[in-house]
Amino acid sequence: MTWILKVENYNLKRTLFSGQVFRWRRVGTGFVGVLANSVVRLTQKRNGIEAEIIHGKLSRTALCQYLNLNYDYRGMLEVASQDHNFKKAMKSTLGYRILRQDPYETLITFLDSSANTIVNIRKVVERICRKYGNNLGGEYYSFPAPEIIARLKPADLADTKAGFRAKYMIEASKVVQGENTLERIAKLDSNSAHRELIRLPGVGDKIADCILLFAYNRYDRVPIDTWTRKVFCRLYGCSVKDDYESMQKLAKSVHGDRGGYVFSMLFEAMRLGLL
DNA sequence: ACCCAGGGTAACT
DNA sequence: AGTTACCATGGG
Repeated sequence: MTWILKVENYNLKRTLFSGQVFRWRRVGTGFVGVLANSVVRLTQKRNGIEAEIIHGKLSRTALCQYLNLNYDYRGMLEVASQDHNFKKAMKSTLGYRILRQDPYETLITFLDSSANTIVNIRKVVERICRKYGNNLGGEYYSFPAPEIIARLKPADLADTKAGFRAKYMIEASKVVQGENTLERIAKLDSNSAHRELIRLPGVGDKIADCILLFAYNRYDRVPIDTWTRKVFCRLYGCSVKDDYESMQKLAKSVHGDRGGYVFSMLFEAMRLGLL
């Protein structure tokens, strides 16, 4: 099954190897990844994206939702460009998109992100899937369900090298398994959802906002990490001592309900040394 | 032998 | 309420 998804300003490489998602691999001229129980190959074309389902079933609708193709990217760029800092960053990050990922997978991978590097996060997540996910043919494995991780002991994750994060993944999985915690959070407004998410073990302000941004597509909150802090201090004149929620307000005052998307692009530009 | 990495938590002032 | 050591691992 092969589709052509027509879209402009969608840079697959920038998107799939950014700090929002950790499971895509470069294979030949394209990229291969796992969505639920499907394996998908995406290839950059001039007029959009070529998508080939190489294992399992996946609807075109589900793929378009994952790629977040309905988002008015052009409109966001137009408004955000009024900020000269963004306009400068846009030169190097145009085509970076925010995906719409599975909430549980996003929760676990960002628990793994704390005090970690992107390169290492990718390795650990892959080891977890290889050990506890289902084989989908070749080297590809599904992301394990909450019920699988919830019944593990930290020692079971030792060989994934998750380190001190292992207990957070297990404890958080225990909370969200069975009961539809993550679906319930989807119905809340962003601030309430944030309050609920930080109740999960190992989830603080920053990881909660990453989940809101990358899984629930709430752009009215901004994950404030070391890089975003650098962006704020260097370009928007704030102090490194400013607390989390006050920086949240600053972000909102500059970019309103688009802040999550906008500062994500500024984050990428800063991270890649292009700002 | 240090230091830091898309942090969070508990135990301190 | 604000600061700090610690968490486990890899890489500079």
